[in-house]
Order: sequence, then structure tokens, then C-alpha cells
Amino acid sequence: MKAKTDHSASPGDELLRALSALANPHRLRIVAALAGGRNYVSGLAREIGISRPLLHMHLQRLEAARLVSGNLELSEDGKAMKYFEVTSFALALTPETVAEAARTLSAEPPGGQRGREQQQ
Amino acid sequence: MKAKTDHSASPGDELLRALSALANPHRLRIVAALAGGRNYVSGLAREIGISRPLLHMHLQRLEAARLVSGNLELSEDGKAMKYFEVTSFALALTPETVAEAARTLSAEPPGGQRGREQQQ
DNA sequence: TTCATATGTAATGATATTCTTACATGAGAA
DNA sequence: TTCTCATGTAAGAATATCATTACATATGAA
Repeated sequence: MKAKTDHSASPGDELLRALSALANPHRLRIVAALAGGRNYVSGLAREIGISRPLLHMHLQRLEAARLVSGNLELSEDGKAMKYFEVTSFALALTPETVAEAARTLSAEPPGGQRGREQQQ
Repeated sequence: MKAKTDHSASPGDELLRALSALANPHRLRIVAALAGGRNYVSGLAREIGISRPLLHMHLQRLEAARLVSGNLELSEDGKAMKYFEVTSFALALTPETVAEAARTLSAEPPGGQRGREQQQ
């Protein structure tokens, strides 16, 4: 129950989070829509045709991966609206960059990075 | 039950499949290990410390995404060994490339690309 | 034959993700 | 007050993913 927006993660973990965030058709469309200009969640939900609660969940995932960012604003008529926009991310994925990132992955609970003697 | 290695998929679908394939710590490590040289599945399983059936499953996912490829060979002593190697993939991920790919996503079973009038 | 190596897959369970429905709040307009 | 539009979140069901265990095959060596 911590680190939803973990600011202290290894490059490997950050890459993994970004990849997990992008590995979904809805979220790809969300990023695509926001690449065309910022929008608030209700408007965005209508634009891409999914429910607000669902969009809310996907936006959280994208924001946790730092691929989008949102901030609450007050419209002229006083309505609170949360506008989201894409961050200017740039990920280069090749066998080499993946290999480099994989070296700093923290996952895998039991065992850790060191000590991997095969048994039987 | 079809298209495990779908050769006729849109760029968007291919990107989604590649992203889904990479969005897993084991599979990042598998790609990393193979980037250091080809290997056969039992050897690779020992190298990265996971069970063979599990590795087999992950390799299928990576191969379906065309990130790795394997071919069966016969060792000198007659053992059948399946050697895997990474393909020379290169994915550039930016808001723009994602937006471009998202235009050709086929997913979303009911509704399709067209016809998205809001109800309510 | 038995042991050790390689291959693959089926069955099952444990977790994680995804998605809908329903509810709750706040502010301006009618 | 009531309606509309915005926000968010909780609960539960439906799927998908992940992982282990167990089984099945084939080959060479002891």
C-alpha cells in the first residue's frame, strides 16, 4: 500500500512501470488523445468512449508511470476540472537498452540479485 | 485460439503485443540474458533462475511478439535443443509514436473504430 | 535397464487486472 | 430546491496473467 508515485525507483523499475502502463489499448488511446491536446477527465471519457470511473483508473496508472500528469483547475464558471496532459517521455527499446535496464530490476521477492546456485 | 504468431496485425496491435510482452520482470531478464548471447531453454532457465515450464511460457509470449526467436537444433551428442536469440528490435516510444500507433488499434470487441456517439 | 539430459504440455491454484454499478461530494444555473 | 456537470471511490464480478506440480516423450551414457 505504498509508492503509487514512487519517486525513488531504479531505472529498471521505472521502465517496467512505463511498459506496464502502456501495455493496454485504452491507455494507448488515452495517451494518443492527450498528445493531441490536454483535456479534463469527463471530456476525455466522452472523447474516447469509456466510462469515467474506468478512465479514472487508467489515468492513475499512467500518472503513476509519469507518462501523463494532471492538475486541478477552476473553470470560469467555478467548476473544478482536472486537466491531464502527456509528459514528453521518450523511451528507446532495443535489446541493449532492455539489458541495461534489467540489471537494476528490484522485483523477485525471494532470492534477490545475488546467489543463484542451481539445485538439482 | 488463433493468431499466436499473427503475421498480419496492424502496427498498433504489434506495438501493443510488444509492450505487453516486455511488461514483465522475468521477460525483461530473459531478453537481457539473450542479448548477451543465444541459449537453449534449459540452460537459460538455470541462468536466470526460474523453472523450465515458466520460462517456456514466457518465451512463447516473447516469440509471439517477435522479440525473440528460437529454433530446434541437434547437439553433437544428439540431444534436441531449442536455441533462442533476440531479434534486433527497436521501438521508439514518444507521445507522437504512440498516437500514430493507436490509430490502427483493432481491439475493443463491441463497437469498433466507428460510431462512438455518447448516450446519456 | 536405469540415469541424466533435453523437449513440451495439461491441470490447477493464486494473484492481478479490468470493468461495471452504485454511491458520495461540490458548485453554478434554472 | 432541483438539475446539471464536474470530481472521486468503494464493492463486486469477470478475465487474464502468472506460477507450480505433474506428466509425457526422446536420446545418449553408464
